[in-house]
Amino acid sequence: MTAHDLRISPRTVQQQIVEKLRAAITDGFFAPGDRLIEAELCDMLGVSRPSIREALRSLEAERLIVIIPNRGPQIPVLTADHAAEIYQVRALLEGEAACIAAKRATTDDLKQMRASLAAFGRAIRTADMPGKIASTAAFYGHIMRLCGNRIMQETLSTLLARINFLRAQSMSQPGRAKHSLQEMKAIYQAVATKNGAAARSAAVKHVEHAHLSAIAAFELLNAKQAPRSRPRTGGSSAAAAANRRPVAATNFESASPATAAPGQARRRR
Amino acid sequence: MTAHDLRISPRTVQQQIVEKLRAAITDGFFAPGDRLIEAELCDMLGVSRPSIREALRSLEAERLIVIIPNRGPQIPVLTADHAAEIYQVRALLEGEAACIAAKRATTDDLKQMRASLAAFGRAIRTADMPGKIASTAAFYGHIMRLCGNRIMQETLSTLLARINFLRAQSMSQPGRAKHSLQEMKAIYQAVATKNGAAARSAAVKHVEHAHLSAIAAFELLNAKQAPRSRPRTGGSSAAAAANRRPVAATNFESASPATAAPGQARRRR
DNA sequence: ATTGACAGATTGTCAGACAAACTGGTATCC
DNA sequence: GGATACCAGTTTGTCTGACAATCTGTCAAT
Repeated sequence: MTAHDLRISPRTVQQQIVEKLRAAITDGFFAPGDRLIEAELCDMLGVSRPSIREALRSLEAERLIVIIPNRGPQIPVLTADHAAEIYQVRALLEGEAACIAAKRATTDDLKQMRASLAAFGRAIRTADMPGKIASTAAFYGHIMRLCGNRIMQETLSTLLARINFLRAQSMSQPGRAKHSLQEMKAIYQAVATKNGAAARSAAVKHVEHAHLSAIAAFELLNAKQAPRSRPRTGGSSAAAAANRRPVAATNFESASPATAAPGQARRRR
Repeated sequence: MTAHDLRISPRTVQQQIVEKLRAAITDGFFAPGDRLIEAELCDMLGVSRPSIREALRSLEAERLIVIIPNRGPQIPVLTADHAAEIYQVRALLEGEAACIAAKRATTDDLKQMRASLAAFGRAIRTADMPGKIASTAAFYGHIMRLCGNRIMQETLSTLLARINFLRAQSMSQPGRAKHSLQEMKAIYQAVATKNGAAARSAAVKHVEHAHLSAIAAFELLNAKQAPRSRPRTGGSSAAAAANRRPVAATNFESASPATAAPGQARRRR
């Protein structure tokens, strides 16, 4: 019997828009460089422009979009440099969290963490991408909860949102998931033995490996996307468009019953 | 002859509202618990409600305000726990930044940092609060620039905005500024000798002391604000209102020429 | 080839409107 | 007397419609 949260929080239209758009961005439904036209979003989501604009301001503050005055919102292109900086901060925060968690973990916590790792292993064997995501999230959720610093958690999750696109890309590379599991097991071991320093370094190492994997994904992406020539007008249409959607699962449908992404979002320029 | 940035970036009304409101919040013009009524903000700033609402969404995402559905925006009350978490993350980030900066500082950087410290000392002697703020900001600006991680800088500055209120409070306590100068000199020394580990621990220590000072400010504030009885309707008016504005300098005036904060923002409840 | 002008598209901002939700107080009932 | 129910005022959430300012791409002219 788990605890139930009986509070009902009224979800406003604006909040729902933010959630849908955020999911669409982190899933890669919108590609880096895409412009988001307000009118098109209105049609897609079936809501009015003021609501859309408020939602866009939220996403702008989260750095999930960039709004250029008189130009409108667009998906930022994440450079390798920028990604490196995010991974650096992530390593710092997750390392600290793991260190603190190691000192506080109870046997029950350890049991739950083992369960998450087992689930991750299962998801890898069955090539279950949603399962992979859920179980790793659960594992890190435990650590963050043990760490007990909500600010840290919040900071980290906004950073993760910005590189989610890359993470999915690299996690779907052949050997990466198995490697990742090993690294997470190392973190678990350190936590189980209450060795804070070891937990920190294991967590840092995990993030650094993830960073390397992301760099590889970057190069793969660039190789595909820019095959030596850079067409000035929307050239390699169908194939390139397919490449732009790395994780195909994008449950991004209109809130109103009569529309289904009529005009695709434009790329930059 | 310094480099000139010739780009002109159009400042939209919405951006100006965000900046003004952000300043008003971090300066303490609005007190924790105050509700911000949209209509009143419109009058104060002389702009329309949609613009205000967009700005409020930005500030919400920055965590400078909380918007409760059907209740509207209000200034969050920062609990001691929450502040502690922020100081914890701040220590982590500034420690890392100092460590990296120590390894990269050139003699020219050191010279500029000395200048900032000297300016801080001068500001303390002349009890020049804006000077104190500017010089400490310059000192930390150097470190962050040396560190070179813009994400870290951005993360840190949003965190600092949330505790700015407390910082001003504690920095205006009698001995604190002088103490602070000593700690910053310690950081400088470590950086000058390129001792990364020492720089980190000096920076962490500095933040921890700032945290202790903030806790003291907290208790002082609570003692003043809740003198045993809690009047249900706006009771102790003038004196309490004065207490709610720790740093009196709040250049928060209306953008339209004919208003000057007509009805004061309401407190919570 | 560069410049200039023009039409179309898109954003920035406002005014006005109305339903829904919350607040606080008063009247009512036990 | 105290608890409950109702009610009016306030405030937010959302939409519609509108218009000026700005940007983009095209096409003609030099």
